[in-house]
Amino acid sequence: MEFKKTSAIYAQIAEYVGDNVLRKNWEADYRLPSIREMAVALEVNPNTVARTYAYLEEQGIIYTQRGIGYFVAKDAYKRVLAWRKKDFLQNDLPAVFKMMSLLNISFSELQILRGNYESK
Amino acid sequence: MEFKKTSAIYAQIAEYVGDNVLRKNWEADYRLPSIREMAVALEVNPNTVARTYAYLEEQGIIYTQRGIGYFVAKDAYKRVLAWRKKDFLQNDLPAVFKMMSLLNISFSELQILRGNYESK
Amino acid sequence: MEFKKTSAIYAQIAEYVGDNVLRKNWEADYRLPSIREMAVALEVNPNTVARTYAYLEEQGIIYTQRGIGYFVAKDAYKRVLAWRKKDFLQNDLPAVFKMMSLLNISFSELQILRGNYESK
Amino acid sequence: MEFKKTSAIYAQIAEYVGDNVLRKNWEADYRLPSIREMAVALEVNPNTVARTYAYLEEQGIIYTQRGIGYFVAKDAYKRVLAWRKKDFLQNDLPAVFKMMSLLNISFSELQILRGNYESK
DNA sequence: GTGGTCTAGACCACC
DNA sequence: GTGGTCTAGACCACA
Repeated sequence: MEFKKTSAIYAQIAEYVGDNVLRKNWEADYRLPSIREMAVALEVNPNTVARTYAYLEEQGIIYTQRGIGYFVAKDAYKRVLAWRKKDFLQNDLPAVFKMMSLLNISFSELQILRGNYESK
Repeated sequence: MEFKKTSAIYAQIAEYVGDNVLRKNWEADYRLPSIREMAVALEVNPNTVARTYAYLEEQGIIYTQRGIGYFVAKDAYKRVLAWRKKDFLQNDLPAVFKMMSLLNISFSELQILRGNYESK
Repeated sequence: MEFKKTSAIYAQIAEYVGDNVLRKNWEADYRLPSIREMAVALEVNPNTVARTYAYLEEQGIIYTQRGIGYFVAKDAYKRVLAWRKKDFLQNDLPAVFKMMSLLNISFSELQILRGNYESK
Repeated sequence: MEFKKTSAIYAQIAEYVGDNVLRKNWEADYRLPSIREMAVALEVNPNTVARTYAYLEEQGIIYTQRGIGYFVAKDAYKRVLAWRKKDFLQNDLPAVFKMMSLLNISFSELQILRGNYESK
C-alpha cells in the first residue's frame, strides 16, 4: 500500500497562484507579489517561492522582467484552465465517480446536492 | 496560508479497510489480516495497525476475539457507508463543486464525462 | 479458574480524571495537566497519558485545543456520572450483594454501618 | 498515584477456598482437593497451591494430616466469616459508600436495586 | 511550550 | 500463533 504524501509546498503555492488567475483576481500583466513579499505572507522560505515562480514560468503562466518582477502571462488563464482541467478530469473526477459508485449515490442525487451547496 | 496535510497513516489504513467492506471483498465475520501480517504487508509498525483496528472497533465496524483475531462486524457495511457518505458530502463534494465553478464545467458536461468513465 | 487482573494503567488514569470531575475539583473548561506533566507526576510514559486523554476525548469528557492543552468538557460531569453509574450498577453492586449474602449481612445492618462511616 | 496491582495468585486461591466454606460446599472435616489436583484444575504451579494451604492452615481454617491431605477445620466457617467480614467492612464497604456519595445514589435507591438483583 | 503521530521493541494473557 | 498494553524516544505542526 502506498500512503498519500503531502504534496510539495512549492506545488501548493503554484495552485494558489493558479486559483487567483482562474478567479480573475490576477489578470494578464498583473504584477505578482515579489518573492520576498510572498515568502513573508505565506511564512515560507523565499527559495520555495522562487521555485514556484520558476515552475510557473516554465509553464508559460507567468513571465519575468529582470529587476522588476513577475507578471501574469497573456494566455495565463487559458493555460491554467487547461492544466487544472486535465488534473481534475484525470484524477479528481474518476475518484469521485468511484466513490459515488461505492456509496450508491445516483447522479440525480448529486444534482440535488449541488443545488444545496449553491444556495449557501 | 494553510498547507494541506495528508491524513494520518492509521486513518488511511482505516479507509483501506472500509473500502474492502464497501466493495464486499470482506463481508460479515470475515477475519482481517492479523495486526502483524498487516504491518508487514503495509510496511508500517504493528502499533499503527493496532491503532487502526482499535479505532474501527470503537466505530463498531470490526470486533475482536482475544487470541484469535479481528473480524468484520455484522453491520459493518451500514456503518462504513454512513461514515464515508458523511465524509464525501462534507469534504469531497464541496471541493468538486468549487472546482467545477472555477473551471466552468457545467453539470451536463459532468454527466457526459460520467458516461465516458462508466464505459471503460 | 479465572484470576482477577487489574485494569490497564490508562484506564486507571481515566478513572482518576473522572473522580476529579465528579468531586468538582475540575469543572468545565478547567485545563488538565499537560500530557508531559501528568506523565512525570504519575511516573508513566507520556504515550500512556496520551492514550487516556484520547479515550476521554472520544467519550466527550474532555476536549483538546492543539498546542494549548486538554480541557474539561461542558457536560463532562453528566457524562462521567453516566459512565461510572453504569460501572457501579453492573460490576460493583452485584459483587457487594453477593458478598452480603455470603456474609449473612442484612440490609438493615448495612444501613447502620453506613451511619458509622458518615459520622467519621 | 499508586496503581492497583494484581493481588497474588495464592491469595486469590485462598479466597476461592473461603468461598466454598462460606457457601457450605465444604463443611468441617471435608477433605480438600490435593495440592496436585488443585494445581492441575487451576492451571497453577503446585508450589502456589501449597503456599495457599500453608496460609490457610496458619489461619486455622484448614488442618493437615501428614500423608493424607488437608481438611476443613471445625471452626473454619466462623474464622472465614470473621476474616472476610473484616475485609468487607474495612475495604469494600467504605469504597461503595464513597462511590454512592459521588454518584448521588441514595440508600433507598440501593434497596430497590437490591430487589432487582435478588429476583434474577 | 502544546498535542498528534509514528517507530521500535518488550512483556503479558489467551488460544 | 493472537491481541493488549506499556515504555522509550523521535519528529511534526501549532501557538
